[in-house]
Amino acid sequence: MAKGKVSYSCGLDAAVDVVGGKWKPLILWALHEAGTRRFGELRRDVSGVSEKMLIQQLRELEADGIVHREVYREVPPRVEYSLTGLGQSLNTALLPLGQWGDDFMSQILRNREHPRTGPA
Amino acid sequence: MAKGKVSYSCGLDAAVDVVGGKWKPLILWALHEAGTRRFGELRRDVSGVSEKMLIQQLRELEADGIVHREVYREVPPRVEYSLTGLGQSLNTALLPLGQWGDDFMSQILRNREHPRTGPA
DNA sequence: CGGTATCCGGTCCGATACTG
DNA sequence: CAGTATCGGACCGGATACCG
Repeated sequence: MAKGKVSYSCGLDAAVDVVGGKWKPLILWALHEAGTRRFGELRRDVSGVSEKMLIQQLRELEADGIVHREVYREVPPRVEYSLTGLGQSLNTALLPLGQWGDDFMSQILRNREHPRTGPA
Repeated sequence: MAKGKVSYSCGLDAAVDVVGGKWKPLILWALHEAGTRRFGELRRDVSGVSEKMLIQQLRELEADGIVHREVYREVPPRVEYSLTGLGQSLNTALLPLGQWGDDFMSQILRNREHPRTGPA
């Protein structure tokens, strides 16, 4: 639930709150690519994330109804994460933004190196 | 430039970094709606923002080539902000996400009130 | 394997006061 | 009008150690 606001000025604000945070885009991406992943697999997919942050972000996404968490009571324990229908619709809505990032990421990084003042 | 990362795992990550933060979605939305806004106008548009945060976020967006800042050396001083071409393309890419937020914001908020464990 | 608990530093962000 | 400077609290996020 991220900052857990109770109201939003616009839908975009709400969406960024849901998908914001350092790791959530990567988690969503990984689940979108893989369909279903175990905790340990996600930990490897999202390289650099700590256990604490991964579980925290997953719990927030779960609370928001974006991911589904399925627990298998076995030994060794197994937990599988997947996108809910809402999560999949979010991912679809996210596609153009991801595309935009892919297209202009290099330009953004260049802008940061050579600050400009003129119009684009 | 937000956290000012130097590399990204995927475009979505980059895009969220650019548009993340507490106020940027609202600023982009306001500029998108209005076309061109003065500092004081933006301050009113984005209700609740402090001068410090507004100027800080605007500077980051400017550094990323998302907004254009035009200074008119008059008395009293006048500064106008507008979206660059890159900023407009970002806004376009953001539209589906904003739509998603509008559509599901109420559901998200409900999810947060009544935590569920089943699939959506 | 899949978590939880705790500590702790950095950053975000708001409030306030001041300047050209 | 359009900023800048400084302070301080809250929160984000990493490291480590421990539990079922």
